[in-house]
Parts: sequence; structure tokens; C-alpha cells
Amino acid sequence: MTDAEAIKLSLESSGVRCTAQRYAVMAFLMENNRHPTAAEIFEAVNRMDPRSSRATTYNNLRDLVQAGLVREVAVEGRAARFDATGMKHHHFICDHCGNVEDMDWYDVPRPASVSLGERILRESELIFRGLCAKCALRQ
Amino acid sequence: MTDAEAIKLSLESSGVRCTAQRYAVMAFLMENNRHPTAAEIFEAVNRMDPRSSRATTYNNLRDLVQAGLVREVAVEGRAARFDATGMKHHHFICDHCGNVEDMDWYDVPRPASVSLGERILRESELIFRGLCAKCALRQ
DNA sequence: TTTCAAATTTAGATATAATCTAATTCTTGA
DNA sequence: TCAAGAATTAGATTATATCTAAATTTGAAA
Ligand SMILES: [Mn+2]
Ligand SMILES: [Mn+2]
Ligand SMILES: [Zn+2]
Ligand SMILES: [Zn+2]
Repeated sequence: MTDAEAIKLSLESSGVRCTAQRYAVMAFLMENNRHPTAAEIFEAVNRMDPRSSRATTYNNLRDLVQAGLVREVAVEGRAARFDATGMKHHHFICDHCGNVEDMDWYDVPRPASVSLGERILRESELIFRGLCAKCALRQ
Repeated sequence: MTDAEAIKLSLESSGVRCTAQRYAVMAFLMENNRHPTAAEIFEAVNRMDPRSSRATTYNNLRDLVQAGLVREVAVEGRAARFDATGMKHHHFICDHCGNVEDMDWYDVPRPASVSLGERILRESELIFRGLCAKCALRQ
């Protein structure tokens, strides 16, 4: 199976139509582990046909996040970043430049049931903070 | 020592002048574990004297975060929320309403040194996601 | 106490990020 | 082929946060 077919399949098996614009977003995120912002994705997708409007880019990112194929990472004071939820991993967020980097995944202990109360837990996310390699050198 | 003196002291020992406006932000966050947004803090502080402008509220929140007295929590698609960094704790963020709730703290295993590379780790933050008690009931 | 430079505050403008609107185009299945 | 729903679009709008430049306040030196 080609990559294209795999993307098409994963979209459709998640209940999302595979449109040209949606495909372009998904393909860009899968070949790119740099956690781009919506603006960067919009720009990248529009460097070639087919075009995609800003509204569509945001709509599709929202749909893909809902379908569980894409993860949105909120960063304090900066635009949200996105990545394809391929292999499980954690994130390192740089205090200085805001870059988001992948970190090896390891299982995180669940909170005690009594502490969870009536809440329904979907996932536990571990975020490391500090200085990325580039910013660490400069300080 | 009164609470007021304690706040004044903690500001000054963190190298931040204790101005009336800064004090009001800090006091509001310390008597309030609801993780208010900047807009909510601005409004609360301005319900009584002394007044504080929007710019000052944002400036002071930035200064207090830098001093380590306040934590900023970015939430996807919503305004950032703030809390006083008193006792260590984790956060639960509701997928549905975006509310941020405190969870008991427990130690998180550090990433492997090889995985960290040249990065400098400041903190590891555990975020639980799912539905808060109120939203869980309604679904 | 007086004085002054630095820090802080302010109102309002501006910038940035994200969503909404309503018209159009595309897709799918009958 | 055709109708209905889904998706896309340009541009307006909203939401969030920062910037600017002038005024005020502060603390420490004199
Ligand atoms: Mn990632
Ligand atoms: Mn908290
Ligand atoms: Zn960095
Ligand atoms: Zn909720």
C-alpha cells in the first residue's frame, strides 16, 4: 500500500472524508515532525495545488483532532502547534523559544481513583519544560 | 504574620516590588483555586480599589510567572489560565468545557538522560485530560 | 526632607490567533 | 442525472494578548 492510500484509509476509517485539502494537511503533518502552527500548515499546503483557505485549514485541523489523528499542543503565549498522533510520545516545550520537541514515550501512572472522582480520564500527557538544546547553548 | 505581610514578603523575596496592583493579582490568585483567565483577574481586581489597567494586569501576570510565583496554563483554543504555585499539584483539563482542576501531586519519573540530550530540564508537568465531573454527568 | 532616575501604570492602539458567515462548489448515493 | 449534504471559500469578525508613549509612583541617595 502506498503512503497516499494509507493516509486515505486512516482518514476514512476515522469517519472523515478524504478531501484534497484534508489529505494535504494530514500528509504534511505525517512527513514533518516539527510541530507546525496552523499558519505554517496553511502556508505549506498552499505552496502547491490544490489550494486551501485559512478557514478550511483550521476546520480540517479541528476535524482531524476530533478524529484522534492529529494532536493539538497549546503553548503559553504562542500559536497552537500540531502533530500527527503516530507513535506515542511525550513533549518537551522550550521556555525560551517555544519549540515543541518529541520525547520518548513511557507509561505514566494513573491518578488514584479517589482523586479522579467522577471525572472520566481520556489520557495522561507528560510535558517536559526547560531549554531546548539550541537555547541551552546560548544561555 | 498576616496574609498580607506574607504576600508582600513572598513578592519581595522573589525580587518583585510589591505594588498595589501586583499585590491585588497575587492575593486574588491565592484565595482562589479556580484558575481564572487574565480577563477574569482583570475584572476581579477592578471590582475594588486600587484599579489596574489591562496592560498592567498582563504585565504583572508575566512578572509573577517569571518570578515563579504564578503558573500559566495554556488551554487549546481558550484563554490561558493562571494559578498561584503553592503546593505542588497536577492538572486535569476538561475536553468539553476547558476547565482546569487541581489534582494530587505525585512524582513523575525523569526522562532518560540520553533522551534529554543537551536540553536543560526545569520541570515535568503531568496533565490529565477527559471530562470533568460536571461534563461527565451531562454526556 | 528633597530630588531624581528607574520602575510602574495607564488608555488606547495595534498585533496575532482563531472563528464565523453566507455564498459557492464538490461529492455521493438514490 | 440529480438532489441533499458536506466541504470550501474570501473576507469579516471576534478573542486574546502585546505595544506605545505619556504620566505617575517609588525608593534610595543626597
Ligand atoms: Mn509530537
Ligand atoms: Mn492549579
Ligand atoms: Zn529553545
Ligand atoms: Zn467540563
